[in-house]
Amino acid sequence: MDRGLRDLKREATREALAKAAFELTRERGLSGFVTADVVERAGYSRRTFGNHFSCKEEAVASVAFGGVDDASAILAGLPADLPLLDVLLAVMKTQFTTDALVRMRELMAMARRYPTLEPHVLGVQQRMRHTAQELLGSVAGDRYPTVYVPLLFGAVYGAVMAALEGTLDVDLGGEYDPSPASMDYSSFLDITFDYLRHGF
Amino acid sequence: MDRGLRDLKREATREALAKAAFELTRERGLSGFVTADVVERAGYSRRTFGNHFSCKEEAVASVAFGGVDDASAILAGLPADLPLLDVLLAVMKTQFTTDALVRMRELMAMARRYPTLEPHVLGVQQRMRHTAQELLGSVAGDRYPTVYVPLLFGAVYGAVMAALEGTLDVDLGGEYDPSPASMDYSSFLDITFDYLRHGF
DNA sequence: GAGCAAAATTGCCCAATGTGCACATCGATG
DNA sequence: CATCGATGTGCACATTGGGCAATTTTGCTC
Repeated sequence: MDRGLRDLKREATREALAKAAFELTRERGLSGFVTADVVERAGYSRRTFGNHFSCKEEAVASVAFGGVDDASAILAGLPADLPLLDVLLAVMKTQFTTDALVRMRELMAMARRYPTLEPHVLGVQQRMRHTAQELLGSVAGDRYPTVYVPLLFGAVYGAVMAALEGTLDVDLGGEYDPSPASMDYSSFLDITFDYLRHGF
Repeated sequence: MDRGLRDLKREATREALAKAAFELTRERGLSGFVTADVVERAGYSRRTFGNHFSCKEEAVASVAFGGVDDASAILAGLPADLPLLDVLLAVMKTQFTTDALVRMRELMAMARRYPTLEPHVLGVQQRMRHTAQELLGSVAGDRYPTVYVPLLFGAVYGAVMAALEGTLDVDLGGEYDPSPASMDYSSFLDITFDYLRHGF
């Protein structure tokens, strides 16, 4: 996606700002700091912050955007005629790593504390969904009806997010557990895809 | 949900503000008006607006929140031992009416025009999802494993939203079509549930 | 009805935010 | 190395968010 050094620097700026905003939220809570604090920590100007994000919340949420980096690499290792359901399972296992999910989960936990954060967390999830869905669509080709891909992907993504939310409900009120020990991601995916494969 | 007349009036205020914000977005675009214009049209004070919404976007998005109104009425007409999949199908057909979907679709179309709107549209979707999921969970009882309900519901909801988004892609660039003629909602649900029932 | 407590709305105020503009700087392209 | 476009910055200013206290409205009880 990124072509040259220019884009890399831009991304670095964005990530530095996002990281600073995220850490400040950890330390002082969402209302415990202002944008000026963020840019001071990251070493940029307030105006630059505005060039990248429209508000604090957007910056905080953006840290959980683990891009679907090297699509070609993942797909290269798969047989071209692999059923789409299995391709999707592979993508979900390799792209949505537990690391990415842990980050996302912490963000979702934050969103419970600070309601204004939630819409932007959902925005990040939406962008990730679109990215991965396009990836899946590119390998589906014309093997399946047009509704098949968004339907299938919507189902899987919805299930994963619902499950992730479920792990947040176990520790209500108190501090959240940054590691989702209550969910075995890999086996959860197996159960999910078993349902999808054979019906509910 | 609402206790008395007091809550009704509060809701009326909220809805009046939301409606005004929504119409102003239609007429002038999201950046073509300020909160002062909204409260002037609705007949309230700027401060009151702040009591209900944290920003313009939230107000605009909230118009699409069609609450799952009378849960008991819907469920009363269903056999107690109806398989959950069929209960869900009934809920999706009666609660998520085409009217509600048309509103949601227009909002999603707006969100494409005005990116800052998107997170809040997703927030509304999220709230609707939770409401309906709780409703479903209340009738599931202990007939199914704990993961079954969120998994199933996540799948259906994800599929519906993905399909709804799909209808937006048909008219790219130009004006959007407020009526989703390209999607026959009822038969779409049938196809979706057929996949869920018998596997992908 | 009359009175009262809770809740909603309002006005005031000010820090925080969003954003247009002009300008300097740096990477990309040839 | 010369030019162009994109990025970061400083400044200015309208808009916004939200605390506080006063005021009105509502629901309930007598």
